[in-house]
Amino acid sequence: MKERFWLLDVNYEVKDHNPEIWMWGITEENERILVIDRSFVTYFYLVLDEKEEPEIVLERVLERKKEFPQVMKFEPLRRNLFGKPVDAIKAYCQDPDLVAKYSKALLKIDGVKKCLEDDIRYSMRYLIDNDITPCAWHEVEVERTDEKPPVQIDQVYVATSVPKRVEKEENPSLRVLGFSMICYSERGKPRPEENPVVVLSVATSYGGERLFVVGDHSDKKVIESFIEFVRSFDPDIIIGYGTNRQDWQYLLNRSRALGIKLHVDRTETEPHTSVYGHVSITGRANVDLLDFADEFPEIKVKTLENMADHLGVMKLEKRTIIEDIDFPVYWNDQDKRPILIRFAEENTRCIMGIFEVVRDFALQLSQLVGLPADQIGRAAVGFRVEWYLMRNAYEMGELIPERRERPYIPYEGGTVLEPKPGIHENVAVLDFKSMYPNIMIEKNISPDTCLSPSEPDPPSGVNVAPEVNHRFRKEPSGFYKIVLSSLITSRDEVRQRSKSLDPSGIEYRILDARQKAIKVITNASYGYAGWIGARWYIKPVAEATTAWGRSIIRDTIEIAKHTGLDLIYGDTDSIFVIYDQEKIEEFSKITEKRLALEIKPEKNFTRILFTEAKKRYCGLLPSGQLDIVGLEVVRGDWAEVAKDIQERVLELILKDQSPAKAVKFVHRFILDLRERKILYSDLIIWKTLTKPVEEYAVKAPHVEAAKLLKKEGWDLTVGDKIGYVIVSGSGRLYERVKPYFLATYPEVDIEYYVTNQVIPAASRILSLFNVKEEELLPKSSTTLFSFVDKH
DNA sequence: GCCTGATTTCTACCA
DNA sequence: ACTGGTAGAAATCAGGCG
Repeated sequence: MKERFWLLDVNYEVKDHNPEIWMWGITEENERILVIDRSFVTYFYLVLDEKEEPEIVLERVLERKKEFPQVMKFEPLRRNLFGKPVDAIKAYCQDPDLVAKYSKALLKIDGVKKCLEDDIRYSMRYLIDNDITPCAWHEVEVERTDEKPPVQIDQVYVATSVPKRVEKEENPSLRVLGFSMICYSERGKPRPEENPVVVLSVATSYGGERLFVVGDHSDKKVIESFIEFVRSFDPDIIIGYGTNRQDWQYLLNRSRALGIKLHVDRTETEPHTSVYGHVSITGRANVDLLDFADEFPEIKVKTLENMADHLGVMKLEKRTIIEDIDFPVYWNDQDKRPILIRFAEENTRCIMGIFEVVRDFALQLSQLVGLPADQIGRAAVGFRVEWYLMRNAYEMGELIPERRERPYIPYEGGTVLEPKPGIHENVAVLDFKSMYPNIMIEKNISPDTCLSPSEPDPPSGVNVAPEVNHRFRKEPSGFYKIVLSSLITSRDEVRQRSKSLDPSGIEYRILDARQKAIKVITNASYGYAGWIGARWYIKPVAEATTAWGRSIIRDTIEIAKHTGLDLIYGDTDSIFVIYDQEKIEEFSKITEKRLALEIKPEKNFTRILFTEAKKRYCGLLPSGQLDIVGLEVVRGDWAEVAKDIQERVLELILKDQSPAKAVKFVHRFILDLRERKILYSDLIIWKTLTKPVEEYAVKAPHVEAAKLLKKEGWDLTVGDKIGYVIVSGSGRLYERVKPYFLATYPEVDIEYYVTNQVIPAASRILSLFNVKEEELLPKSSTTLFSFVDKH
């Protein structure tokens, strides 16, 4: 019989050296099924030394066959590696768990240069070779089975064919369960060995909400009720915020301490950490929404409440946010405890709402890249691109290179022009769309078309990169060219198709999510090519791409000047010119003809302001909106007071065109600040820990704040954002920092904020109008007051 | 030992 | 843990100075 299913998750089991693929699916009838495939034999390659005769190496391998009882066959063949044919032996291995061991042993045989594809997990191998895609529909021939594996599922089948992809856009009706929890410790970070989970708040996609709160006894009941609820609701997807890093580990350790099995999967295992550090729950997709926060760079401090606020799920002003440090205060106070519980419930609602926003994108990205839904979020951009490439390499008969360490050698990037400082009226921004991917396509830049300096030019000819002189064969089309062209055309197709659809409909939303996913992968391809960790890394590939980019922008500037356009600024793939319809049209025509790349007007600014700095400007759009780029306003490491004042100054300069008003505004703002009329939270400075605190070479303020937190019992890891304020006192700045929730408003050194935050941010703009820093300080009696304040 | 200017370290941005 | 180019703050170094 035939079954049609949507692939949710995949894992494998090995029994007596015999592997089984387990595919967890959802049918069109909304049944949960498990399809078991026992037919797939995995393999890896031995790449042979070109100096040796392949037959002789094969003989040597076969002589030792007995040492590899699980290898069913050694098959000599030719394959391509970086576009060049190589002799290889394909070793078919019955037991996937022995691949690593066997390949290591076989590598020692004379004439075996290296082993490839021995680091690809059995379940991924199965998906790639059979073109099976997570989060997509497939059809498979199956038989019912009498076996009763210990699984929670409607139906178990054994596959008698390989699942085949079927075209169908919409997702099945997924059961989603979201949760958040609160752990109690009197002081510092809760430790699962001793501190209980006091609140566990759960919600489902059916609209149900449940709350498990600790009673008089231990939290055993809380966790047990949670497990029971998960099993009875039987979700396909479990969502949370920070669950990969925090919650699951805590629940696991806490369960262990309480003697409970955290049995929330569809078999009989517990959540376990897997590739990329994501937590895997067999038969379900465990999705941590924090992993998708990076898709929104506007969110600077990636807390659940900030993400919910930014995505319009739950506005911050409608909430009472409770800091971790205050949990015990709220928990121990009978009157305040309900507020804490409500906080947890709201967090879970935020989680449900955020998932609504990111769901389509996440599932489409999973489908495009081919990584299961629970892994895709956790996988870094480089790995997403790489999995996409690996699937394509398989299709093209290219061997997948191994991952290896390489020395880091920097190379030159894009060109940035000196801006013309000051205010300009009517400025047009022209840019090359997807410049790097298009250069790679146009010049056939690819790991497999790149010629080494010793190689002669092939008959079909070469493209030679300017400055760096790397050569790329013109024929045949390279791996990157093929992959990138198909990405770009498929995105165009998707966008074309969605044009005829109702933007509020489900199909439109899915197609829009898909085109976004395609865009993300396309735009990351150049970065991938220059990443030393990439399997397909070849420095000249990245270096040539930027070299051609520089020559293109150089030519573009020449054409612009020649056309008589007034050039204001430019960065990598764009130029800013004074608007002149006729000249721009002429310019575009010449550019496209000469450079074979499309340059398009991106936007027009009614007015735009540049300082002397590159990569920093503020433009006024015809809509009245400010487009602020690179300046303090858009940076996450300045206090809100600095950002606010700069934004107001920019508004008064660009809209009202009144530096005088702006100066006045700064005066008033400083007065308010000195009277502590500004919110305390606007004084917090946030900075990321980019390495363990002990490894810093200098005493930086945020590191010193982090050390204080550690002393208080909070453990911090790389990537954590430290929020601190500057308090009054003497000595270096780093001696006057306090984590914001350990300080009080009266302790704050307001003059630091005046001098080192507000004034510099305002002056950055106002110095263009010859306003001196001293003129930004309010005069009047307050000067005396501040003198008193300071001493 | 203190001041000053130069250099290093650090983060977060832009394309 | 995708790239290089860039700004800017703060720490730190190096050298002058009775």
